[in-house]
Amino acid sequence: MKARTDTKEKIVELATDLILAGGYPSLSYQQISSKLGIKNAAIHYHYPSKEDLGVEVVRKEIERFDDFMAAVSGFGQWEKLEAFMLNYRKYLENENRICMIGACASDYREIPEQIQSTAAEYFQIVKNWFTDLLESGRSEKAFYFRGEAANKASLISSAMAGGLQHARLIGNAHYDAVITQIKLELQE
Amino acid sequence: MKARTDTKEKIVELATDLILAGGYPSLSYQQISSKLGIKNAAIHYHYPSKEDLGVEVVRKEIERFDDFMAAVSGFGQWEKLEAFMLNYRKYLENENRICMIGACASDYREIPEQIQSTAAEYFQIVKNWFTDLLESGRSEKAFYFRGEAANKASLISSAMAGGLQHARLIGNAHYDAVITQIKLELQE
DNA sequence: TGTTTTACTTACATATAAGTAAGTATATTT
DNA sequence: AAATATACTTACTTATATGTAAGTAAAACA
Repeated sequence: MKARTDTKEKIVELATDLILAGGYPSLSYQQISSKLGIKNAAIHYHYPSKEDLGVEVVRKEIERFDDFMAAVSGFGQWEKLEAFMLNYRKYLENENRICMIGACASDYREIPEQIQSTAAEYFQIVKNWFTDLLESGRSEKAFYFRGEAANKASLISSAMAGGLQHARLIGNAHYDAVITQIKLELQE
Repeated sequence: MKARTDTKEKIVELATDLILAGGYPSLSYQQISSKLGIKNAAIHYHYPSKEDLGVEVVRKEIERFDDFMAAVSGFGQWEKLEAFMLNYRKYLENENRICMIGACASDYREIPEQIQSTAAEYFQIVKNWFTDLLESGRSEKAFYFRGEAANKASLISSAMAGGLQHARLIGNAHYDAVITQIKLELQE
């Protein structure tokens, strides 16, 4: 078959997985091609440069988060929070993968500008979603916390990303401890 | 001069800096040698393999934290917390470097086993120090928080590491927002 | 049916990485 | 003063990375 394959999608899928596992700098065309049973140049056909592939990976992640936001739009505040936390725990359970934003942030200075800015855009979207959730959750008396919702959103989003990473070092219970504390501190 | 130089110390110093900036995988002997005005093989003389150098870097960081713990042992609870937070902010101010534990955690699957375990050991020391600080701070009514001190320590340490990383994406104010919220939530 | 486009493969170019073996100049030790 | 250890340099090996140019088989199209 030489036309209408799903190779392009598979490349992005695998690249996403590899970035969450080992970071963008460690991602190689060899890893992808050997796992897909294709040649190196086949990837360059779909994504001329590694940067092109990287940008596409992060863009697709933003799309996925757009879908997530739409899917939970009818949920209650606590349900939304739990849904978000569950997604992160799935990364953890998948051989200690981390989140895309954390992966891009920690390798920030080794990734091309376009990926940097796309990752920044992604984080801003997540942080805004969290801020809105906390703000409305507080006004509806679902969540209780002091200070500005934006600051609380900063704290929670960073704690979750950091929690995933630290769980690699000392075990998954660390992530659960972070989540437990976050939830506890949102209760009355 | 062919004996009694401080090249070895300079190598570790520079390697530390480069890991905090770009991560262990992106660290190269070329970067180090060119910046020190020596040849590649000179680094291999002091550190035969990159793994040897990496382990030494993390070990030196543990020593530095030992010194920190000793230096602040006479401080009050809030002073200790502020001192720790100030150290992290210095990383941020130094061209958005991140902390060693976060750097090792995010590149965990790309670093040799010895570095993984040394970094894990380091994080456990930091987390234990934080747990003790929070525990004693609460009993002395300096800090106020709900739940287990270990969980609160998990939350704060991960939020700070994640905060440093996320600040690269959207600016240093993000880190300050995290710190502001952490402090606010430790008050009465 | 013939042409063009799609989706590749083959083969190669270039750069850079870690690491090693052997040589050398200086400093220290005996 | 001679021997030895220290701290390198030179020169090389091997592996792997991104990327490119040219060729090819199958599918889509006109």
